[in-house]
Order: sequence, then C-alpha cells, then structure tokens
Amino acid sequence: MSWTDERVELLRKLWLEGLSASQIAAELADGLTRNAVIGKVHRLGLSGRTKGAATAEDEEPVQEPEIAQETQHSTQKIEACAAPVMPMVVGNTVLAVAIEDAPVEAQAPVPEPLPKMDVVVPLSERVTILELRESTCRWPIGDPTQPDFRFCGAHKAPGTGPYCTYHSRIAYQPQQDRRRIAKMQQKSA
DNA sequence: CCCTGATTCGC
DNA sequence: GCGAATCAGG
Repeated sequence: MSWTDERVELLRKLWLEGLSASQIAAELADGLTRNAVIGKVHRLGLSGRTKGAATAEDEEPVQEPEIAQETQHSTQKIEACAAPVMPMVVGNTVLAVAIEDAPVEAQAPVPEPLPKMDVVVPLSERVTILELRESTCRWPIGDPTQPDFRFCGAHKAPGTGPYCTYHSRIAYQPQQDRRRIAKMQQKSA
C-alpha cells in the first residue's frame, strides 16, 4: 500500500500527538516500518517535533500536575486497548481460536511450579497492547472487550512467528493441543 | 539489550 | 517519492 491522503493525515495527526515512529507504524499496520514513517515525516517536513515549538519563545514552564498526567495515561490505554484489538481477531483464525480458549486458561490459578505444558502466564508478566514489543509474544489472554485484556508478553523464540515457543506450538497445532488441554483440565477437575 | 529520531542512497 | 540500512544517541 502507499501513502494515501487518509494515511498521511493519520500519520500527521499521530506524529503531532507525540507517538513514536514505531507506534505510528504499528497503528497504520500494513507491515509499515518505523523507518518508513520517519522517512515520510521528513518528506512532509514534520520533523523536529517539540512541544509548542511554534511559539517556542514563551515556553510552558508549568508542568502538568501528576494526577492529570496519570488520568491521561489511563484514558489512552483504554482507548488503545479497545480499538486495534479487533483486527487481530478478524484477520487471523488462530487468534480467534485463542481468544475462545484464553479465558479458560487465564482462570486457572496455578500457584505451584507449572508444568511446561500449562498455558498459564503469570498476571505480572502479561502485557497490554501498548507494552507489546516486536520481540514479545502476542498471544491474547482474556476477553478483548474487557479492560484486563492482556497479551502473553513472553520473549519470542526464533522462528515462532508472533508468538513465544509455547504459544506458537499450540498455534500451529490447535486441534491437537486443545484436546490435550481439555484432558488435563478433566484430570485436574 | 531495549528503544528513539536522523540521514543516506539505491530503487 | 519511498523505505531499508545505517548512524548516533538515551
């Protein structure tokens, strides 16, 4: 795809909002890289982005109160979690299956040493969509419409696509693994 | 090592 | 015009 007016407009907006090039690249999707974004930003003459640079002389010495900043953050996170999640579900059969499974896996409160087979990702290790990195597992955990929706977040192993070793294994053998998980749950129940 | 934007240059 | 590769830096 190329730089349509729409995409350029979105790029301009997000850039001026202060999103990083890689964040914008992810937002525009389509395999766009941050390099592409940065290149475009330069060609558009948008580089050198600074807060209120236009009226640079009288800078804003007053910092936003911390509380206000936190509120802002929360709002951003909620929006970010709600919106971009759906395409992942629609565009990928594996993900759709995963989301069906995720709530079941997530509710298993396994406190003891996990068998490697278990798909329980500790709450503290899970990440929001904003915390996803190129190198982290994108396996969804929970209900995408809920605020506590998270991704696995584990470090990706080489050759596992968007997922970590364990999740990619399941992703590539969904039928087999779902049966196996069902058995394990029967046993433990 | 993670990340950031800036720059170059072949396409 | 585009963006991968590279650079310089936090």
